Amino acid sequence: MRSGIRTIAGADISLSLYSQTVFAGIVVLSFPEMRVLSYSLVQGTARFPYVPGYLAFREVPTIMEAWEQLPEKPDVIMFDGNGILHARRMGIASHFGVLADCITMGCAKKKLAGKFDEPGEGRGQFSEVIDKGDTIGFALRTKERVKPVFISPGHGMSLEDSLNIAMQSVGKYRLPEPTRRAHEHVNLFRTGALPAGYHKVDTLTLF
DNA sequence: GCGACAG
DNA sequence: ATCTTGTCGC
Repeated sequence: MRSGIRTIAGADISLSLYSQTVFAGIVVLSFPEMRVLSYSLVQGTARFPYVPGYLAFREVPTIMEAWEQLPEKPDVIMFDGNGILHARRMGIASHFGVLADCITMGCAKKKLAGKFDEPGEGRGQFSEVIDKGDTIGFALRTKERVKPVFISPGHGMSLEDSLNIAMQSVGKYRLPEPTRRAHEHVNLFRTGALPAGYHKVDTLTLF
């Protein structure tokens, strides 16, 4: 079956130490080329503390503003966090997907719930993350000699879809391009190198 | 009580 | 997450 995916976005936020200011961003890239097409940056305020298992309550409000500011929605959004790889199967990707009624998935750098066996050492090797008898995601080795990332569907896709999309989104770094680019952009935004708002990348200047 | 604990 | 410099390895 065809993926039907033409664009995929990465969503993330950047924080300043000792500050409640949050810098949220969504970067849209072409799929599967992984070229940045546009991005939306919004500054907001964290009104909820970071509590493992409740990340969405802290980050979703500002990311939602960045989402509403996007004139053209991507086919899929990859979050820096989890989808159903969560104690209650409701990580930030699942949470946002339900609220915005869009297709989402999660890609976390550390395990939040469940158990898993270390995946094979090669690039593309993976293992299932299981919690209470349910497969809730995968530990995926995106490169050799790096710790695996944790992939899981958020809203509107299957476990298999999330793994396939994640694998097709990996470039030359450990983090898949969507979240890697999102992280890069929100950091440039926080340091003042990029202005708030919606920005379309000039494909003619892209070479 | 002990270990785990996304960002 | 963020604060930080150099440093080791491919």
